[in-house]
Amino acid sequence: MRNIPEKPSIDGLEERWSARWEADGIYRFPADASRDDVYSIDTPPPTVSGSLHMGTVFGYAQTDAIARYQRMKGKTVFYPIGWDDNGLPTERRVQAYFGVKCDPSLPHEDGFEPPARPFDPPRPISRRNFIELCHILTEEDEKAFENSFRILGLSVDWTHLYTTIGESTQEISQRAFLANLERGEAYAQEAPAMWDTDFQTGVAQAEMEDRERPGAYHRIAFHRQDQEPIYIETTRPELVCSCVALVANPEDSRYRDLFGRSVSSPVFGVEVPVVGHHLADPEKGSGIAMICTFGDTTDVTWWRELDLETRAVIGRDGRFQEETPEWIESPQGRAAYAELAGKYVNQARRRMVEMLQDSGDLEGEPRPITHAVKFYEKGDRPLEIVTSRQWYIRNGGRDADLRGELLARGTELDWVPDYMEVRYRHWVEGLTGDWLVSRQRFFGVPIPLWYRLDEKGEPDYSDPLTPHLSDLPVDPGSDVPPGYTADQRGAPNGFVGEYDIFDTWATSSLTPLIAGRWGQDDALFKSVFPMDQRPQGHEIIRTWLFSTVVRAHHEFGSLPWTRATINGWILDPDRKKMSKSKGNVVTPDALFAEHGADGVRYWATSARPGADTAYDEGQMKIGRRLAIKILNASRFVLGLADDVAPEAVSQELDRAMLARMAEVVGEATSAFDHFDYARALDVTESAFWSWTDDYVELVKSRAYGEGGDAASAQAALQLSLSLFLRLFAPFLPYVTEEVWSWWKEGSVHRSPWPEITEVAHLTGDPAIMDITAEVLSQIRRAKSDAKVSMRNPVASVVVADSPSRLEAIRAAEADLAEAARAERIDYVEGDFEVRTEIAAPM
RNA sequence: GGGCCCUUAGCUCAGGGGUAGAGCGCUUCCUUGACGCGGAAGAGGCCAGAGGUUCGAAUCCUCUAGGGCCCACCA
Repeated sequence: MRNIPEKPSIDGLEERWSARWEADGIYRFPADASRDDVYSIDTPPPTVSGSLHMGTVFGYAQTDAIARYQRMKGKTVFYPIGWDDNGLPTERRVQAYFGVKCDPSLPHEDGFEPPARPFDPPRPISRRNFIELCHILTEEDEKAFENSFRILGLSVDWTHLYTTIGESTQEISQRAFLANLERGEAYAQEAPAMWDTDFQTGVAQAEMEDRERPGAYHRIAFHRQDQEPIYIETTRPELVCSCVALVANPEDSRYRDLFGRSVSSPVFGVEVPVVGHHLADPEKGSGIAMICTFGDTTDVTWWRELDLETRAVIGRDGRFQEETPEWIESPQGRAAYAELAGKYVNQARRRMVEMLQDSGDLEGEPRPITHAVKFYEKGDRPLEIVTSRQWYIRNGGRDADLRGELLARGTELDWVPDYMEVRYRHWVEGLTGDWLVSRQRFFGVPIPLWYRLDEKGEPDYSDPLTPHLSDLPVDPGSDVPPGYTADQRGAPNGFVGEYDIFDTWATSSLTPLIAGRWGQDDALFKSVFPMDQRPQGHEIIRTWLFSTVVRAHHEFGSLPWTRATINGWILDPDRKKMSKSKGNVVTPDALFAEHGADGVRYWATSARPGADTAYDEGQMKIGRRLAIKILNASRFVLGLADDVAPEAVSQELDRAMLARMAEVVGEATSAFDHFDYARALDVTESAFWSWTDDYVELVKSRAYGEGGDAASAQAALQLSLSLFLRLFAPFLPYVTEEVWSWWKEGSVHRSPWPEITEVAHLTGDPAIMDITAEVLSQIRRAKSDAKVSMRNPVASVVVADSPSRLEAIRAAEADLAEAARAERIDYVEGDFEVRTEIAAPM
């Protein structure tokens, strides 16, 4: 009747059961769910470039354990998944793979076929064609990712798969932005912004990082009217030509008499004012600094607050502009600038230093230092500050009220672990400007706007043309705004499309809306939003988490989810975040093959929520061993007898064991309710090993029917096995499902989470279990010391202990004697001691 | 420069006012009637350091030192 394999194995369970789960649709989200019954998870869409990273496996396995627990608790779990295929990494791969480059001004080419080999030289194609190629290239990776996730055993609903470049996503992204625009939360501005000269795009504050770079202080003389030198120190001497003022602290007596006067710049002879500002630090350098437009973000602050001129010299390509600026008037100055024109920053710096040395305005040698320089996190060259027209979404960076509201959202959110909230708070408190969402790139969601052209063909940016919502998604590079015809593109009194696209985060910030099909499936959205859980890594609190909060706050006046669970990182043996560049790349698929998906999941779910964790294959081996043990122990229990009614449990030891089981169920449930899946696993695992080592050994003979109450032991074993399988199911979905299938109908993953009430009426004094196990352990020790087999008979055992404990042992005497192979057990009162007299070997 | 987390057995980590815990590794033994992808037993630690609070501190507080991370206007 039970179909138990002769030699059970955990190999091959992944393919078999993942296919079965999909065929049976056991993780499918029903169309008619009501919000109260739903547990919804805003799963991170992993970036699909290259192979699945172990860090991803780590975090997703943890979330999956929680999802499975909630499902077994009776929740209707909404567990969608997406692929983040939108953005620069894909764009770069497509360019190289097909030999194309995107020219958004080109019209869409119908029937464009991807080339068999890359075009050489690269062929320009329209943005829409380019995006089609991105789809083609990412499709393969997405298949591989999906397969890995299925093997890992994620209980996601694959019918709710989305991609961040997909049409439905673009529609939502554009519609959400148009709503922001209409409410005034989105705006465009011509302003200095951080700019990557390689990628030639603006960059948001959240995407910048500091890197330590060698630099040098150059002590440079400006000159007063009386030719007296005023020394400034700068790491960027090449920007002397864009200097608009010198600045010192108003309290600084050394420079007080200079305020309001002007000095002339070396080499160029441009007169600039000397101004005072509290941000000027008397301790830094010579206490007086040159303000350039723009060398760093402090320059922008000074420029804005002191209302200074704009003298930009570095172009979007990172080179000094060709034409000599009009503010350099002297012939020598203009000649000097010609030396810099067209040069990149580093070349210009070297030439400028030479010119300063020649003119005698560089005092001493440059003094080498190491300083932090801002980089785009994906870039290789320091960011420059370039004035450009960019789109922004208000995020509280320039508005104290909004900032306060967003800080309140951070407090409202339930953080697991709770100390992660400070990262959010510090980020929001430290914002210096609104969120720059436009990118001068191609592979992303287009900003859905056009601009009117006047009679001279000049665009009017003040009043953009917007699409009909029913036409979304649109590509303004190839689609035409309402009321216009295609031939009016670029013509006087016609229109021009917005070239920019949204930053990846501008779309990723909408994942709860995308997964919930906001505005596309109202019933679904209503049943899942706001979501219950956002799982993610701590390094993207400032980006993904914060931006999602901003969008939900603007659109719904609520949080996007009630709880954020923050997972840690995988650290390599050097205690650094594990990264592909380190070389020791292990693909998850290889680990699944070696340790089983259950083994890998065991490692991931052993880690505390939020804790950075060492990459440890040893831990996976332990998980694999546990899975095998479950298989074998189950085979033993289920091979003993057919189902025995729970009421058959009568023996004290059996009741004691079930009392311990009730405690385990309580502790594991409580741990899960606090999102501490690791503790739930730990509690269950320890109990399981005691169960096999002690309880199973104690009752084995009786359960075989070799004396005593066999039915009681069999019923207790079956009851406890049922509990263990369900307690382990969120962690080890394959082995538990396999065993469940030998025995029960349906999936263990759709069966109810264990309740204490299942065994509460069958429990006894748990101390009997503990004390009996303790005595058995002492007898084993004696055998081990005597270097004899555990099956070696024992002539006599004398247990000394307190009367109450002796009574407990007596309650299990028959089982204990049988397990110990003891002919007799005697009892004396006293301090705990077990005297064992080993019999001669048989 | 500011902040957060961490520091417990050789290793990976639990514990979080009342006699130091697990697994791995190591040592010894067992030869298999659920399990050699086994089983039993053992050795191994001033809980980073210094002060304080307390009858009592690995645990709470302060400082110090290491490690990691986040942030910062980088002249």
